[in-house]
Amino acid sequence: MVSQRGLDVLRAIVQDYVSSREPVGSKSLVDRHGFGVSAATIRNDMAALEEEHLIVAPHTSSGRIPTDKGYRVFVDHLSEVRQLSSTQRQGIERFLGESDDFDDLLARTVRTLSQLTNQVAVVQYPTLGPARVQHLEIVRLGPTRLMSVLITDNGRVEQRLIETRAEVTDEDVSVLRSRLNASIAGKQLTEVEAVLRAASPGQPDLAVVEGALVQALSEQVQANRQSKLVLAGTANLLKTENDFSGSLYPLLDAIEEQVVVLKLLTEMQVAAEVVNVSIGREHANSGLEQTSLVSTGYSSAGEISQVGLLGPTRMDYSGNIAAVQAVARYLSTLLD
Amino acid sequence: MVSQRGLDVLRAIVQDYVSSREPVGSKSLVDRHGFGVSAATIRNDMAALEEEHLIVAPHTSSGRIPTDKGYRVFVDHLSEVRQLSSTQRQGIERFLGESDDFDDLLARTVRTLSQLTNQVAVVQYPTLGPARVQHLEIVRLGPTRLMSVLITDNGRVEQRLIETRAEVTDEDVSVLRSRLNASIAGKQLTEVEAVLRAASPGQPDLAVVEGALVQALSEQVQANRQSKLVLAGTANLLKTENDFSGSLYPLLDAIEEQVVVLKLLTEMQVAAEVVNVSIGREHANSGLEQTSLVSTGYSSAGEISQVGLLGPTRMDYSGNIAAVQAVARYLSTLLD
DNA sequence: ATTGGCACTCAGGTGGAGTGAGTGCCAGTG
DNA sequence: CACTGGCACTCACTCCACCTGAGTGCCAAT
Repeated sequence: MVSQRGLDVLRAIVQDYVSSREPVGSKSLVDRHGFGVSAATIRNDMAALEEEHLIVAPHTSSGRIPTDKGYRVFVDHLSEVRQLSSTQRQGIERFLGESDDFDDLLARTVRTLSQLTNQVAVVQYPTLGPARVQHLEIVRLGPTRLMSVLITDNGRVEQRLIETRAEVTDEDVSVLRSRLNASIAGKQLTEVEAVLRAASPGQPDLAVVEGALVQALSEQVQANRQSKLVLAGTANLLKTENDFSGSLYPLLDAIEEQVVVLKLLTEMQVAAEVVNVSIGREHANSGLEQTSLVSTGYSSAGEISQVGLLGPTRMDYSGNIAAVQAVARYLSTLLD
Repeated sequence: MVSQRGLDVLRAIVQDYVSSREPVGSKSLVDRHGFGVSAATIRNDMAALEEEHLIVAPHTSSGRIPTDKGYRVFVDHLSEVRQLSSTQRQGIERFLGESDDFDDLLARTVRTLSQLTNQVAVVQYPTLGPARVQHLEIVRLGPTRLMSVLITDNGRVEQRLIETRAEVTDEDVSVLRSRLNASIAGKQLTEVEAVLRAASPGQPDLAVVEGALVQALSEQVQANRQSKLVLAGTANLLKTENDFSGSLYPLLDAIEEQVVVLKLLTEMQVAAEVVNVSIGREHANSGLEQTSLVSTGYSSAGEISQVGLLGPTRMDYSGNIAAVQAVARYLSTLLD
C-alpha cells in the first residue's frame, strides 16, 4: 500500500525527473524537498511505489523514473493546473486575433501552441456536420473536367475535381449550376445526398454529366467526415536534449502520416472543457509509445473538435495542460 | 590542372561516397573501378583534385569526400540523368491520377516524390496570376463578420475573413454579392483592384461595409503573390543513417518555417524543363548549408511553379533529378 | 608520367581501473 | 511500528593506454 507521503514522493520524483531528465535517487530527493525524514525512509516508500509499478529503475541500483502509470497518477491526482501568465495569454490573443481566414487561424493556433510548449501541436479540422449549403460553384476547367466548390454558411470551403465522360460546354455548366443551387441551397449537408437523389432529372442530354456531379457532391459531403489535421512544431522533437530512446524516425513518420494521431484525437472526442491526457502505452499505437497526447475540445459553429499537443511522456503536464486549455478556450470564443 | 582521368576519379569518388557514406581512399578506388593505373598514381590525381578544392580530407590521412564544388562539377559535367523504370513511372501516374482536387494533387505529388527518393519533397503553389474571377461568394458568419470566397476560372479557391465595423444583415450581403460579382466576374485578378476602386458607390448605408470588403478583396488578390508550400517526407531526414553533422533541429526548423525554402525556390524560377540543382553552401541560407535542393518547373494553367526535393548534399543526384523531372512532367500534363 | 616502397598519421575499437550515485537489507531506537 | 544509520554491493560512465588498419605524402627508380 502506498502512504500519503508515498504520493508526495511520487510527485517529487515526477517533478525532478521532468526538470532534470535524470533518474532520481533517495538522497537527492530529501536534499531538494525537505521531507521530514531520512533517505532510508524514502527508500522504503520508493520500494512501495515500485511495488505498485508507479516508478521503475532503469538498471539495478540507479535512481527511479516514473512509469506511464506513475505519470497517470500524477496527472490525475497530484498535479494542479498551473495558470498561464497574463503576457502569455495576451500573446495568444494578439497572434490568433490577426488571422485572415479559417485555415490561417488553425495554422496560427498550432504555431502558438507549439511555441508555447515546445512540443508538437495538432488541431483537428471540424467536420462540416450541421452546416448548410450556402453556394455551390461549378468551374469548367476543360472539355471533360469540372471542379465543384461547396461553400457552407459557417464559412468552410470544400472543392473537388470531376472528370465527366461527356463533353461539357460553359452553357451546360450554367444550367447545372442554377439547377443544383436551386435544389440544395440552404439545405443541411446531411440532407444534400437525399435531396439530390430525389430531384427530378433535368435535360436528358445533361443526364450523364449531372450524374457525375451528383456523385462527386455526395462524396464531397461524405469525405468531410474523416477530418483533417494541421500540425506544427515537429522540429521540437529534435531539440538538442531529446527524450526518445532509439530512432526518431518511426515517431516522426507516424506523426507525418497523421492517421494514427487523427484516430487518437477522434477517440478522445468528448465534451469540450475537459482536457484529456493519454500517456505512452495507454495508446499502444505504433510509433507513439513514448509520447503523451494532451488534448481538449474547441467548438466551431457548434461542432466540437480537438486541439492538443504531442510530446515525450516526460513532459511538463501542468504547463502543457494549461496551455492547451487556454488556446482552446480562446479559439472557441473566436469561432463561436 | 586536373586531367581527364582526374575527372573520372572525381566521378568515382562521388559515386562511392554516395553509396558507402565513407571517405574513399586511393586503394579502394582502384579496387572497385579498374583504372589502368596503380594506387599511387590515383593519389597524385587526388592531390590535384584537392588542390582545386573539389575534394577534401575530413582529417589528415583519411580518404577524401567531395566538396560542394566537387558535387557541382559532378552534376554539371560528370553525371548523366538515369531514367526511371517504367514501373516507377506507372506508379507515379496511377497515384497522381486518382486525386480529387488541386490541393490533393499537390499533396500526392510531394508524397510520391518523397517516397521515390527518400528525401524531403516540396512543391510551390502556383500564383493565381492570369486567372480570371469565376465567382465571388460572401458568407455572413455573424453580425459583423463576413467571409469572402474567391473562385477563379482555373479552379483555385481563396478565402478570407472580414471584420466589418458596422452590422450587416443577410439582405445587405445579398446586395453586395450581386453588385460585386457583376463588376468583377470574368475580370483578370490583376485588374480586380482597379475595377473595384473605379466602381461607383452603391447604397450609402452600405458604404462602410463595402469599403471593408473591397479592402479585403484587394488583399486577397495581393496575398496570392507570396505563394505557399506543401511538403512531405521530413521523416526521411531521420532515417537511421543520416548525413548531417550536428543537430538536425535547425534544419527541420528551417524546413518547417518554409520561408527560406520558398525563397530558394523562387530564385530558381526559370523555364520549366530545366532541372536546377543548388548545392550546400551555394545557398548560404541559415540551416540549409548541408543540403542540396533539386527542383524544376511545372506548369499549371500557363503559370510556372517549382517542384523539387531537399536532401543532404551527399545524395544520389542522377536518380533524384530523374525523379523530379518525371513527376514535374506528369504534373504539368495533368494541369495544363 | 608512373610505380613500388616506406615512414607516418590518426580515427576507432578494446579492455581494465576507478568513481560515485544509488540500492537493499538489517539491526537498533523512540 | 515507523523510522534511522550503517554497510556491502551494483553498475553505468569516464578516463586512459594500447592496438589496428586504412590511408597518406614523398621519393627514388623505371
